[in-house]
Amino acid sequence: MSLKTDGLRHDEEDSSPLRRTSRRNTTRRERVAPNIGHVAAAAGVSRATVSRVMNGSPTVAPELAARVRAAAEALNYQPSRLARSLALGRTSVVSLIVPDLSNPMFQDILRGLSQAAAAQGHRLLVAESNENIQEEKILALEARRHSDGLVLASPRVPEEELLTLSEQLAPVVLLNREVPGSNLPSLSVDYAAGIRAIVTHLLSLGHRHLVYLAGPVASASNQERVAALRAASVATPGFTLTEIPCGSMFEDGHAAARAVLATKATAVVAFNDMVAFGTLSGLHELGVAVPDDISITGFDDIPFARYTTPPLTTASIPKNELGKQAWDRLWALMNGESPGHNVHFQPRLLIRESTGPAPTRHA
Amino acid sequence: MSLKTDGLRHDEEDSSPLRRTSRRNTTRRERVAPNIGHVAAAAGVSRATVSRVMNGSPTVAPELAARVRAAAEALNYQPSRLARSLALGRTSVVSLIVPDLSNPMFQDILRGLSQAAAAQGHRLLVAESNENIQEEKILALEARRHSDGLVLASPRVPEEELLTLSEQLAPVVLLNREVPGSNLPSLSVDYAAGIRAIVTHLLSLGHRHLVYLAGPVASASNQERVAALRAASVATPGFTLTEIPCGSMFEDGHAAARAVLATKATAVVAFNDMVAFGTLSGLHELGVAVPDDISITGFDDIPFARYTTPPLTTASIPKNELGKQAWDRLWALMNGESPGHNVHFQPRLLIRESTGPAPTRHA
DNA sequence: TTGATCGAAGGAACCGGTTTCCAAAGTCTT
DNA sequence: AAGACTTTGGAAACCGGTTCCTTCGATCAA
Repeated sequence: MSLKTDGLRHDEEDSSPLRRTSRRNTTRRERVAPNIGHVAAAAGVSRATVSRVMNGSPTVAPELAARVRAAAEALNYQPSRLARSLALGRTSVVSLIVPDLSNPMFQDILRGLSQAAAAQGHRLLVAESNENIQEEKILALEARRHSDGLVLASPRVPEEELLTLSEQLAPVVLLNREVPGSNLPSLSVDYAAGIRAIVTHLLSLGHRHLVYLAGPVASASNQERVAALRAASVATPGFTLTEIPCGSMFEDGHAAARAVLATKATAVVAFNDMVAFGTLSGLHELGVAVPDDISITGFDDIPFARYTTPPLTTASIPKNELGKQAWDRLWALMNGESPGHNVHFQPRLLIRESTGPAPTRHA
Repeated sequence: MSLKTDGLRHDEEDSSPLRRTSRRNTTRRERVAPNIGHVAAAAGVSRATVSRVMNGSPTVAPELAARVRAAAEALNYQPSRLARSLALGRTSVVSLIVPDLSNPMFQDILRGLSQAAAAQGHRLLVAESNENIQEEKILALEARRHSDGLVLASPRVPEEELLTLSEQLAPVVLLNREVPGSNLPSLSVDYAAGIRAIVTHLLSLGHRHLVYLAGPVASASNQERVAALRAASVATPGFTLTEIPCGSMFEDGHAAARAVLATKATAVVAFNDMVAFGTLSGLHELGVAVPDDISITGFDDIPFARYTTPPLTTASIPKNELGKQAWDRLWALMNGESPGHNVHFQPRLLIRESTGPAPTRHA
């Protein structure tokens, strides 16, 4: 067996995978991950051959391949992901950027994406933008450079900027927003349709005065909801709509409970389930009965919506499916294929027990 | 200005950052990220100098540095993370492995870790092991090779195997379990103490018959809870403990509601908050009043625990803090420092409204 | 004026893989 | 047995950075 010394230019006196820990600490030697050169030397072949064997190239003789595999096994050799990525120009990692990790909505998307990506040997990098527009852009660029693709749930960044960025971010899939002038693939939810379904439901129960607990003003999906609500209020005679600035979190809804009562409305349309929960809880503390005194609806159908008391009437969106479809589209893009048409998911109205007939008022 | 051609061995006729898209597609050229060679050529310096400037080395003359920066700016140059990582031997990414991403407990840890890591310029890779022991090990190794360190919430892998793996996984921080014989840093929760607090609370309310809705049997933290409960039942005269195999998820608790009633116990100690919610909801559907007919406790204090009806009595554990501390320890390890002593977080009993006096039974 | 010292910047090795290109060896044909 | 074709596997370029080592020129002390 002829021992080659490729890749061992450093310590030629010693072919075992040992190396100085760092340039500073020259006293102690410790075992370090063996590299392709060590395996090649051990098997008596070139590094090229080791690479071929590790990647299952059919052009290497079976008995040689076996010898290489044995050597790799003996040394417990694992190819460096980094070096491999650099050479191949691909990392097998994709990134997800969400505004708020504490929102169960994004958690479910994260999960769906993670599982779909994992099924095809890809890992998921997660970053939270904390609703900060400036940071969101930098974060997106940064994350993109760590990975092969991006799923971007970025409701706040203005369209023009997104368009400018998109070249550097590609391949990218947008969540929950579309950029009209562009051909950026996006998966979104038809919030307007969901709101219309909710309003129709409430109207049929006799409600005529609705409060909308608004989400973040810059949020695209909030704007969509507001528009749908206003359109409905204009189209329906005798329909009163009150808007209260609120937020997207639990605490926001909780804090809004008194304001809701003050409006004398008979039903609350909350920005999302989290806000609805907060309001539910706040109203409960104030001794208000739901749905007898007031009805409440949410949006998203996060897992807990079924289990509150009373269970929450809400518009369900297929969060896992969103994650999965995001992966499918990203995967297509990464392979240079067309991502297919944008999907506009239709929310499904789930009528539970937080909505009931409008109470009859003594005027 | 002398134009060097370092890094441009490929297309020497053209110094602009253009390159063939791939080896197969030779017809179309498209703009590609410029590399350090392009910047060096544009600024008329060596690649080494560009590197120094990009990393803020003080040994570069100010006017030269300015020229390099201008060139980088003009080309919109961004150093390749990959190449940088390979050269530096560090990725600025850490991995988190959790058994179940749908558990809010882990979501909060994820969030805490992500934020702490981000604050020091690191990104987070997330992987879900789906409670599969074999996959958990492979996943951990895989994830580790993508990153500089690992936070491992892996309750099921046997201790010996974990010990064997630990060398390859280091630096690693364990969550929610300790491996006695090793010096693996770990952050855990004193589940026994939490259980004792819960039991004491229930006993003081007059409860004498408790059902424990057990979590996954292989789970280390479940074993700790069981042990604490049994110890309490042995130590307290007239204390009856019934154990029901259950699980860790919502649905598990929901399904167990009937079984709970059948035991005639006056209080339920659920494995965690999710299970408690499920049970709460199941009992509600069966027309059982909580806490009047039966008391329920959870564990973890996930965000929703405050907002259920009735709000859940539970043992609170500092999930964000767990994530943050995990980062601190990992960071210490990654810098070759000592991670400090293992921390055993003490749960805090939060008495809410899901527990009340034991009902007086007519025997 | 000369020798020593110091700072700045370039050359080249290196991180650890992949892949092209090519030479050598082996097989088949006539 | 010679020429043509097919495997097989090695050498070396390449991915895109970082950094050690060296050189060159300027400054400073003698």
